[in-house]
Amino acid sequence: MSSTACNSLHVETCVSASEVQPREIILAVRDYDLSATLQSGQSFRWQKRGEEWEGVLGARWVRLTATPDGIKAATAEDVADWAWLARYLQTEVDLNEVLARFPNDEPMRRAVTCCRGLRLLRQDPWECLASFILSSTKRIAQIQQIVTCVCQRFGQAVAVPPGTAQAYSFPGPEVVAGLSEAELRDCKMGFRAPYLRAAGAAVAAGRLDLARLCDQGTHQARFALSQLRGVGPKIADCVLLFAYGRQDAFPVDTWVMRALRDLYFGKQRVTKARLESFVRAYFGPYAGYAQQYLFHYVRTRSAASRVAPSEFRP
DNA sequence: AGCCAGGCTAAAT
DNA sequence: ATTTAGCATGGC
Repeated sequence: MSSTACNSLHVETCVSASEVQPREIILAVRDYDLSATLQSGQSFRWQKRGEEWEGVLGARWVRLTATPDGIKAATAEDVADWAWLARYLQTEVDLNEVLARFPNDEPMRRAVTCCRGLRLLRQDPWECLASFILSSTKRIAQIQQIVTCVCQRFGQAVAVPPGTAQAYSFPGPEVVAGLSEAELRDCKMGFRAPYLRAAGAAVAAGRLDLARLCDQGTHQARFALSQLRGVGPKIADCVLLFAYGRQDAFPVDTWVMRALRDLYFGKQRVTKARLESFVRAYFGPYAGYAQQYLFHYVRTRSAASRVAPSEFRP
């Protein structure tokens, strides 16, 4: 599944620090809004430094920069095969094909105009599952803080270029399973601590086989994820969409709920069943993608309208 | 000060 | 079968 070229050539590791150079590549891609994508509440691992984004994928530190030719990537160590990064960023996806299949209505046209270049990532299932267990009734900024704390305390330090801030991997399920609830609560995750710990235990013990969800139907995979305490329909759909690329997963959080109600139901209350049948029938073969555009659209609009009034306070 | 945040669980209608 | 309180924490 993960085609990471692990140990192609282990050259002698007696390299002096001055010889260590970031390895770079440019992934050619058009219509890719890197900032919107990394900030749109899919992953919580990216730090903005100037015009660049620093993060950790698996055990690799990565720095990403948007360039006219595509996305420039730098790593701390030699990379023989960049497939892992192209897969994460989904640079092979033809965005125009996706956007052309959205419903041709006014709200979606506005969302596309607003967010063109927004992409869906393809994340590691465990990290995605764990992150979204931590996400319930939290703002994105707070989820980032919690995830950062979990990685710093319980992840492993990864190699970074000289002069770069230390970075840490996301702790595996067996590590999380071995932590106490108190250790986890110290990262400010509150009532989510026992949920995260139990999820780590379930995955580590093989009671939940994340790799096998690839071979299962979306409905069956959603059921398997929902067996975990703290994982309901919304979080399960986030994992199915962001880690497994299931376009028939359509996470409905408070933002998307408001958007659907306001834009398609005349701002009136809707039952869950009615909403689900509408979503299934209406948003087409890239429903998951459409959901992300709606989410980012209403969220950025709301942020813009909330900034102005504070300037007028006495 | 009160409300809300990429919700879910368990209890009460 | 649906609706509602409680849950930790922090920002506005």
